[in-house]
Amino acid sequence: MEKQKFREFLTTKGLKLTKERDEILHEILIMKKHFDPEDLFVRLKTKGSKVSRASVYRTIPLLVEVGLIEEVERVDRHAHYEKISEDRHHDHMICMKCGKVIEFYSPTLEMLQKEICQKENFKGVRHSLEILGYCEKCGG
Amino acid sequence: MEKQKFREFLTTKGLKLTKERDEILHEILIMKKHFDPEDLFVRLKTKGSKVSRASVYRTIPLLVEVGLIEEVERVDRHAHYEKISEDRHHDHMICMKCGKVIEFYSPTLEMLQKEICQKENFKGVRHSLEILGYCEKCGG
DNA sequence: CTCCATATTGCAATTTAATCTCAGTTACAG
DNA sequence: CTGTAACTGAGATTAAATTGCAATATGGAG
Repeated sequence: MEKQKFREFLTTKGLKLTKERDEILHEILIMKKHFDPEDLFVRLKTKGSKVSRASVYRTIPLLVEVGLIEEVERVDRHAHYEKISEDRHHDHMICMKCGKVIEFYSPTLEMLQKEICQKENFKGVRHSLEILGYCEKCGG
Repeated sequence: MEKQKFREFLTTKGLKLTKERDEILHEILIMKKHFDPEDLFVRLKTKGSKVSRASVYRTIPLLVEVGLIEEVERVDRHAHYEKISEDRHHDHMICMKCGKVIEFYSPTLEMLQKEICQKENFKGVRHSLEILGYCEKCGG
């Protein structure tokens, strides 16, 4: 389970599992969608947590390093993150008009990554495909 | 040619082709690789241009809008742009160790975009695939 | 369980990419 | 040419993200 994974990671690195780190991860885990650091901070505050903005910003890179979350996009001037779902990776389609984000998964794409990397002698770890365009509603 | 395209765009929008805008586009056109706004600014300054940082930042969105350049990645906390090559779109492989960027083109990927979009009723305009991993030198 | 070196925290100050303000300047349609 | 709306540079400003530091908490050693 995610919390266990995080705990192990911290121990291995000689870091400590604090109440703050636990609260932050917990909040991310129960969240459904994208979030940005400020989001997360406000959410925690609202719930009565005493976690500081600094701790949120300091914990996020750790969670990225363990592979529990990933940066999915940059809107305006701030980063957005998302919990990495346990089952499978997915990519995004982003509507250039309304900003709607559609998630999709393509097995072909997963295979394609391997193929492309082989050709360039590159050891691919992960990828992110972003398709920009117009959603159904915004026509185009 | 690019400068002509930019000129037409400006005219259509009721904007003006200034010495600064011309210098900025010119510098981008003669550059080979990625650049970030600060890069561009310093480069112009070095060459004796009087262009201000503000003008660089103000011109970039225009060039993105005409389709002459595109944002290709975010390193740390600043955006990187790249001239859109006339011939064909390409994507990037980025080494997580040394930061090396390998460009590649995959016709399969181009077709795949159409397919995926059709399934979701999304009108895809462009995409960007980023594969993160380790280059030949950095092994993995 | 207690001790304590070391990691961590909150707060506020700081950094830094990017944006904005505004008075003076310039492009360009007519 | 001329008028006017767009543009510019310089520096102030914004806001996301980071950092310094004194106080505090964690968790392994004993």
